[in-house]
Amino acid sequence: MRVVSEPATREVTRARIEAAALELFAERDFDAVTADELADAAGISRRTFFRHFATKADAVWGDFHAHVVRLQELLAATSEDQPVLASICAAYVEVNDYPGADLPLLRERMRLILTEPALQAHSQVRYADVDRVVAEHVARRTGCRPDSLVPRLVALSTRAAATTAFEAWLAGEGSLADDLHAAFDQLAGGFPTLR
Amino acid sequence: MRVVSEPATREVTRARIEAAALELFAERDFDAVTADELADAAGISRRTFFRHFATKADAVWGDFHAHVVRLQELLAATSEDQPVLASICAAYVEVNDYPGADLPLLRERMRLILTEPALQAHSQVRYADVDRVVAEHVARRTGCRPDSLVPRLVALSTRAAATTAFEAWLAGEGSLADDLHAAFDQLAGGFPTLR
DNA sequence: TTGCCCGGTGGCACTGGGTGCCACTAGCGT
DNA sequence: ACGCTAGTGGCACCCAGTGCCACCGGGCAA
Repeated sequence: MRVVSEPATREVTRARIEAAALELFAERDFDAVTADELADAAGISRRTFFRHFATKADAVWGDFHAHVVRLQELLAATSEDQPVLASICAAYVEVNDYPGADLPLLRERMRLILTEPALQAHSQVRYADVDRVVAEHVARRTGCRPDSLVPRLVALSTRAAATTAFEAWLAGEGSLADDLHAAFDQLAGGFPTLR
Repeated sequence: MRVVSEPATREVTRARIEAAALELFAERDFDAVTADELADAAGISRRTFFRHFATKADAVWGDFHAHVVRLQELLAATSEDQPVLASICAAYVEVNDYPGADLPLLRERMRLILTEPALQAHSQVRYADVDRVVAEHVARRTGCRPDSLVPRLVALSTRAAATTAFEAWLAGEGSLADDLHAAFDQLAGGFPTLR
């Protein structure tokens, strides 16, 4: 058993880079932190950094692909009785149900993604996967093609609801689940407060 | 009056760069075209290219800021009697009402923006301005703050509707106005086809 | 033990986007 | 003729990201 240094498996190194990235980006703007500094802070070389994350932005996102897969599984397991929008809302709530200890990290991650222009831009590419998964779910439920108007519109507007919920959650003090439900309720009701 | 070369005002050079960019990006992937090639094709130097457009992506967007300003003016001029969603839909239709001769160009532009990952990412930053303008309009109409949930949700989901309409328009043969109305109708009705 | 394989690593050179700086030129009013 | 200004080109520079190669460690078979 080692004492001084860990076995340094792939996961451990990845996690160390993520932690270092979140910390540095909390101090300075995304663009003001170079990949060299990121690598130094994680105790690795610049070249190794780019072996673990394809871009600087990816270091903020963690294993987002796993979330997309989980969302897909949740949607696939929904009951036919449940309204489509409700099933999507429930899946979004479920996939964003973090243990309380992880919330500060999630807050910082989302703050960066929603406010730093470079990360905001990058997010579009990551969210495209989410949109595809949701559109496929809607297409399955409605019997039309995944690239037709209704599935695409439901996918994009539910993601808009989720994004808005994250904005509200960041600005306020409530729970993310409440904000998600509030946004989805507005959407499903055709915005009842607008007369 | 010159015969050989035009006066080369700022606008003329800008337009020439835009045309060259659209042409080159139609032939090859966005990433496969270097700024040097873009500059060469426009008959200017690389350095001058970046004086007219801050990034390669901006060359595709033309004068998008003018569109945002126009959208803002249209929204400011809407009647209080009109439902909020309808006013936004009308403004989107109006601002995207191009003369028929410009439609091929618009198609190519939107195809690039919606399919090329780098441009898709960049679009998020440009659309943030649109979202701000729409959210302010909704806030004015509803009397709440522009960064609260409903204005933000309406802004983001109407933009989702517009984006979906563009996707449908690109895929099909109909008119953009029809696709916009179809998407906004779904949204305003709370997705009636989903039971 | 020796030799081999293999995953993770670091170094290095290179491409390409984007910027700061400086020098040049054409037009234009005085 | 003078200076002013906007637009330009060239150059050096920073930084993200990539391809290539060399190295190192641990497991594994002979």
